[in-house]
Amino acid sequence: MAEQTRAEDIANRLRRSILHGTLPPGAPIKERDTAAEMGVSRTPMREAIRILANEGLLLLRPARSPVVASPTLAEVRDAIEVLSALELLSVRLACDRATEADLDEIRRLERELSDNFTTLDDIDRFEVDMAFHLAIVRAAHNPALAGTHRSYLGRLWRARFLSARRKSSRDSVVSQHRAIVAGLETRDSAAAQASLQAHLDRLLANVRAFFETETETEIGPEASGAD
Amino acid sequence: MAEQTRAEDIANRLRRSILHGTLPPGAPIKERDTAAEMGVSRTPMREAIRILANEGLLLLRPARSPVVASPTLAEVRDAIEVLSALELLSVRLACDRATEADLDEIRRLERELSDNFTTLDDIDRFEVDMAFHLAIVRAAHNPALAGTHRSYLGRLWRARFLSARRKSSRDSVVSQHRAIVAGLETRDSAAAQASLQAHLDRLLANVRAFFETETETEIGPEASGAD
DNA sequence: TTCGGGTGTTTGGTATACCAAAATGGTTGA
DNA sequence: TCAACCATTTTGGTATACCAAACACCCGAA
Repeated sequence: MAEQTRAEDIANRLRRSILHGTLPPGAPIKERDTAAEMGVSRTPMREAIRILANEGLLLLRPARSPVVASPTLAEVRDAIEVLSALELLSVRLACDRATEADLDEIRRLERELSDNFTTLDDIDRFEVDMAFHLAIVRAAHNPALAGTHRSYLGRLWRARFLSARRKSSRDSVVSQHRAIVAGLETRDSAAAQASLQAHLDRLLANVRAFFETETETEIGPEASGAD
Repeated sequence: MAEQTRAEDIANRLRRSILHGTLPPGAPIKERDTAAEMGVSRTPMREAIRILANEGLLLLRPARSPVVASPTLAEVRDAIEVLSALELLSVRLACDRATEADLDEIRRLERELSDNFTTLDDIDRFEVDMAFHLAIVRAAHNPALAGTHRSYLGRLWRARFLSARRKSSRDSVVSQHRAIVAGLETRDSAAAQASLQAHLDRLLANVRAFFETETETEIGPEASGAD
């Protein structure tokens, strides 16, 4: 099986640090220093930085170190607009193309979330939620869509994760997921899209609320996640 | 102003060759040889190859030279499905957000195409057509959408260009563009989306017809564009 | 005290060499 | 004639050094 290159490995480690907050928004990634810390040369480090910049997690600046992206509310909202179009397309295509195996997997993930909603910790619950949406996209059987959707998940991960922690309303999430599954099972595209739209509207509202409290309580990048 | 890096310059030159057919589908891009031909080192060549692979124009293979992508009908169709969702979103947002300057630019491009349809050569006409669609996306004022849309234009460019050459029906294209502009001007999102949908349906039909004749008349990558 | 210039440091980009792995082609033996 | 093995070539990835540009800081002069 294809092993990861050193660049991919470095990118994964940095991505994890960014998504989990160890590298907070605004933190610089000094190419030479970080390469030395990881015991690698600049070439794979440079490649890894490129990978993460393409995913929207790092912001490249001319003649300066790249920094961890710190998307504004407008940028997050813009990305959610595109994500919404992609997820609505995936639901529409999945209604037409999902196999029984696809539907089984989607049901399994829906059940896993609803059965364990209060016992899962924040990160695990969030990842099951993401897996649910990814399973729907896979059921659309359109690799181009899957790739683009995945890149939006990357760039929106932290905003979604942090906003979801503020308001994890079990009944609402679970009922919306169930409604989406029901629409898929009955191949009722309009119903499935309407349920997903409600879910996405709630996401946008949560993100807005999150940014509002961010500007009230946070001083700046330094005030978050210690280095 | 920010000049291009050598890698970006190389990527642009290779992209042009790919899009214009000088480098046909399936042609290998040998990193060392092509770098030597262009008088550059492997480092920027490697970076340029990465850029084009991210745009879907090159296909990377393990332990083999990358080749010019040769998308199948299924891959092109998949990409058009996503492009359609993105363009429909852009029209919907543009109905809400377009400034008068945006509308002026869209009108100007529509007029340029309709006034010069038969006198423009294939490439120029195609590029005005693309500029028209790009202007609508700009009018949506969503940079994330603009970026993703641009990457789909890149990967679909050749299929669209070659299929458009087969059937360049002036009256149909021009009337659909006018209908889209009218919808934008009156901020009638439903009408603008319906006109765009018709335009996109025709694109898909053209691409299908193109692939059907491709499989009938073409022997293989060697039979197209001499090297 | 402020502004401008110079110097040093940091940085991205590039060139080049080397390594290891994979693929391909040829030869030999059954 | 076919299959297997070996050698050579091709390839991507990585390490390291160097260069030029940009930025920041300090000092001197007005």
